[in-house]
Amino acid sequence: MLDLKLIERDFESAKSKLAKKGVNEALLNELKERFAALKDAKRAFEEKRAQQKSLSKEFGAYKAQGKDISELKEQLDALKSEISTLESSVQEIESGLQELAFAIPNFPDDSVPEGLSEDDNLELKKVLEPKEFSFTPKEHWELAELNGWIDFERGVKLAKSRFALLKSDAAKLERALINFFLDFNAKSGFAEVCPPVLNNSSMLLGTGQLPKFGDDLFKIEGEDLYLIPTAEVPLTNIYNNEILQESELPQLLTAYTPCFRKEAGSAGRDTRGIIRQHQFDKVEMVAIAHPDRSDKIFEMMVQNASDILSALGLPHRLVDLCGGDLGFSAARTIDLEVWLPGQNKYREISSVSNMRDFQARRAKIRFKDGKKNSLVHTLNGSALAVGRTLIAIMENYQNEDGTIDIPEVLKPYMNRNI
RNA sequence: GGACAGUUGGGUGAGUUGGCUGAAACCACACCCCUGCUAAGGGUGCGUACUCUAACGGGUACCGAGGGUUCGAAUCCCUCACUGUCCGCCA
Repeated sequence: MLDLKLIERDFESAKSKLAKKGVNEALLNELKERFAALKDAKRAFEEKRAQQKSLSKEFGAYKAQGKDISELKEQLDALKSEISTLESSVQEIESGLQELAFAIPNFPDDSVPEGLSEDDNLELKKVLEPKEFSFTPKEHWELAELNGWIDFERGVKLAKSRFALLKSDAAKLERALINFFLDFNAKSGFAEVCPPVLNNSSMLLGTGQLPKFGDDLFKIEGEDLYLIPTAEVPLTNIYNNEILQESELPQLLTAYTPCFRKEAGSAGRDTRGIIRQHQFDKVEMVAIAHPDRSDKIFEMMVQNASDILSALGLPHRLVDLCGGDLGFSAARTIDLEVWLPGQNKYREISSVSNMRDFQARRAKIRFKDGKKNSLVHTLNGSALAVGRTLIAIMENYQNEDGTIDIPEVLKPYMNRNI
């Protein structure tokens, strides 16, 4: 959620910032109007309420002294109905305003490139050269079939479409990658945690998945619980509604969790293979940071994800997302795209974002900033998406006969020397 | 899942015959004084959010959440959530 006072104070700049993200300015105008209306309504209510309180005190005193209270009672009865009208009007305006405010995305940073779609994203740099194959490299699902690594049919049987069953070395690689990522992140200073993968609605509101994107979430029937779409949700919300000491910042956290997404809008895209699944494994980094330090930490997180890919020998590039492609809660995002020789293109494997104080305001995550409490900055990024790393390894490490080599750094994790 | 008990400020914990309690006391924390050495004693301050004021200082909301009774509710009633204990079940 954005700072409504800031929008009120500097309306024009707020408008232009959000225009970069494609937000309709009528929405902002309405927000401003409702905010002003709320203030007026509140003031009226508080005035009457103060009156009621002091008269009620008098009422008590009169009664104790045995004085006549009928006149006072009359006044108070009138006040009472007046107040309840004012109060419900405040509530109505407030909930409408809240709903509106929750639906407005974060401001993009000034450095974010202009643009409406992923075509306008800015490539920052390439790391490692894609290797030349002496044969036509296969796509991962072909390799999966050849090696008996992925059973697509039975995955569907067990659940539904877009679920898969990993077998053999693929299952082992999946586990090896998780361990490798967690160890790598630990060396970079991230503390490992293992959070619940079901979170309640208030946490999903805190990180911005709700109320706008509920359709993308799997919900538990009859409970206020959702399967998390990313470990960003539990990790960021660990300090939901808390006030940290400044000395406790930054909190650098990492976790492996499965992630669950309905992705209702993505039907027809990437239907073959395991690029886009309803359930996938991911190792996530989250930082709870002092506002002055979040840019530095952002760079560190991007570097960390890139270093992991380099350690695996996977060619990749860094892409600065343009305003239109930026996620709802993000002020700045750099995507890491890994080279897939089978598809002959770069595909997203990690996304590192600085949310600034957007999530912190929603989730009420603050720190003692001298005498007062200030909002922290929150950041998150994948390090890395496990399934997509598996795909990248399959495609980049394939041999002409369809066999797949294991990257050196993973061999210790596979209990294998060659 | 069943029974009982509870949910108050950073922590412990009073307050539950409705008004004088947004909230005692203690601890923690901050500053000051005393003292002079790793003991202690004394004083002051110390919840969050919004809002009015040039400022001093006011006002409103919040005692798990939501609703109700009442002139007035942390205190009474209802619903829900959570925590604890015992029982049941279980990796």
